[in-house]
Amino acid sequence: MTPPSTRPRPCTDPHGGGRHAPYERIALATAICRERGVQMTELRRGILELLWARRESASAYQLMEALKRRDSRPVGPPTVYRAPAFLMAQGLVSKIETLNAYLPCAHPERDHDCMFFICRGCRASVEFEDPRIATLLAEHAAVLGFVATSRTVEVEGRCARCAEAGAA
Amino acid sequence: MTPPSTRPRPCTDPHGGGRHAPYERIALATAICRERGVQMTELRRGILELLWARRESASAYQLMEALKRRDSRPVGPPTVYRAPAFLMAQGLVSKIETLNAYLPCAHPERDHDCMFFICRGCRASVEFEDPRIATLLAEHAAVLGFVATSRTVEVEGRCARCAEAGAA
DNA sequence: TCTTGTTATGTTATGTTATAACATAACAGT
DNA sequence: ACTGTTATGTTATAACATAACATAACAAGA
Repeated sequence: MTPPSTRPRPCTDPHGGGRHAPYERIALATAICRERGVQMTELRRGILELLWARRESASAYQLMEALKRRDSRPVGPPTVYRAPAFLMAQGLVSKIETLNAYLPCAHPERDHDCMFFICRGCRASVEFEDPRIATLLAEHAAVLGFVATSRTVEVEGRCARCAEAGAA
Repeated sequence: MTPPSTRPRPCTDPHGGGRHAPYERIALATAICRERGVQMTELRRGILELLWARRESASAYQLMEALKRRDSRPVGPPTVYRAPAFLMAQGLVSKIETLNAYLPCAHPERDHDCMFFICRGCRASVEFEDPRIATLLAEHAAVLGFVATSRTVEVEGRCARCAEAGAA
């Protein structure tokens, strides 16, 4: 319907194969933290690993249960909430506001704004980038004198696969 | 910093003076409902009035308390949640996902997507429009074969007034 | 007007998401 | 070891949301 643009090359392979293996994700995240002088602790790494191991976003309580299963040791909500908060501050994780859930960022090495397509069918979310959108938002902010600190752009619907599969 | 664009003319006056008086908002909403053969009941109108009477968005529980104060009769959460759900379906209200709160739509007569600037200082939210953003999102969706059903675009920060006023 | 189907609201209970407030532990630098 | 800082643990509760079912209000046809 709308003609596809050629320009911005979104990464549609956040869990991808070759150079995006989970192990490398964690290594990169750890390196970023060391470079910044902040601590990639075991809890934080554990939660980041759990997030990369899923194909869908995880709520804080899902992470809590996953941790409990893995370590057979219960952790409380505050403990669990702190890790995504830290990881978000480092740009390693984003929160999907429409799902109250967390998703690891595909490209923490770039200073990008995370925008997402969220499928209601398979519950997968894919990150995409487009600096033009940030530019437009910045223009509007400038007109209003608004000083922006964070942006949330989320599109819900059905991914190609699920849209073909059927209704609801 | 970023040069302001001249093109899209956002309505930055959602509560505005002249032709945007609360009374007219309600009348317009009622007319829209009648035209569509759906019922603008007393509860729904009451909640829409409460929303227009505020300068900030209201959470469901704030609406619940406001209703209780006004009618000195308690209403349960499900009853309260249903009204915003209906009003959202009619395009009369939007949910601010980052605040879990509701805001009346400035221009229900237009089929627009609601996008918001949300001030952390005074807690006011202003709606803005820009068809170019919808276009860009549609392009990305087309590339992915993604069938979009709803869009959430929210920018948090500090409004001009609050940014001048100071920090935190 | 009575009946019947539909839509809206009320009620009870509970599920889910999030944080306040404070206690303890781990660690880095002296 | 001492001290300040950062991280985690614990308890309790606040805030947000819905499932499941009951009742009421209303419209449209018999």
